[in-house]
Amino acid sequence: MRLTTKGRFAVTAMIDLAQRQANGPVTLAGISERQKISLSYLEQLFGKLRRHSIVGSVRGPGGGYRLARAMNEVTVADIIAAVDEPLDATNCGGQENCQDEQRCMTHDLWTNLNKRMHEYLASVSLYDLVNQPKAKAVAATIAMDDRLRPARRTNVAVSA
Amino acid sequence: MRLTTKGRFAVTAMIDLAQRQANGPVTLAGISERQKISLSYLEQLFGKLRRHSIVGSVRGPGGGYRLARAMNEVTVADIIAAVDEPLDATNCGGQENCQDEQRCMTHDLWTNLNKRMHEYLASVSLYDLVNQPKAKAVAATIAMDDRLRPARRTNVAVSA
DNA sequence: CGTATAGTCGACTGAAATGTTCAAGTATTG
DNA sequence: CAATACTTGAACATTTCAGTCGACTATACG
Repeated sequence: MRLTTKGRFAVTAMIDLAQRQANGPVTLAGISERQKISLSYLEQLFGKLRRHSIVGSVRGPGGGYRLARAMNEVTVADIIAAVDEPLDATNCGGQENCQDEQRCMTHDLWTNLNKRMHEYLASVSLYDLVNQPKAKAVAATIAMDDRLRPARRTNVAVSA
Repeated sequence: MRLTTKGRFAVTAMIDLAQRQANGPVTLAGISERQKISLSYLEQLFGKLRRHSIVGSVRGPGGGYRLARAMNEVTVADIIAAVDEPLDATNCGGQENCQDEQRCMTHDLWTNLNKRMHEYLASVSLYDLVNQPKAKAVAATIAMDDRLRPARRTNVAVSA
């Protein structure tokens, strides 16, 4: 998973959307103005978000965008994955070949890092972001651990 | 903190260096050949690593690079910070100004995310990477879950 | 119906970051 | 001195970032 400013733009815009959708669809023009993000850039981002079924659109006057799911069902990971989309590529070429000699020693590290980051980002929903006067995400974060899940120690780690 | 392929190249090169420095300085030409990274790109990366006192150089025949500290004193976070250098990241311009109306609601999120990532990357040293026959980092990592995510969505493996 | 609204699509742009390549140095060993 | 290897800097193709533009489609409303 890549972390760039692009994902941040998308998250910022989504927060704006989540905050205002109670009054009906939210226009990109409005988000653009409030968040100081170029309208056309928003169009690109929301095109991707729409194709990933994270938002839905309503055309025509009075139209705009709405969330496609409940706020607490949309995580930051979803948003970032949608806009940063196509990329790609665990270090070692494609899947397995790595290096003979070293067996791609960084593989585990990066896979693991990705997992960590994804877990964290997936633990924060739009709901968390909107309903937080201040540092609440921090608390939500620490709470994330493995006690939610009934013992299921499968070893998923390997796959690419 | 930004996560790109650049940091991964640097970490890969540093692992190679750490593994071989017992026999004296390691040349970039060797790293280049073994790790399939362009020599000139390595030169750029190691220039930064040197300026950050993560490695030291020995000129002349038989020269090359050495670690400037013990393996367990060099973390992945150090390496990435050195090469990705100009990193910044907090959304709101510099420090505080954010947005009046929203007070930069993403601020906490990103700050926290950065902290998390940094903590994790700072918890893994070169020593850990070199002295791990196989999945040790994975073991260290644990037991976190993938929660809601329906197991497989094609984009499991993200990566830098 | 016509028009204004607002999303949809595609192409195009300038700036920056990625990686690579070339070239000219300097320090050190032998 | 000559070979080795780091040091520096410039030029370069490619990709991504972020924004712009123009044309199109769907729809609410007067």
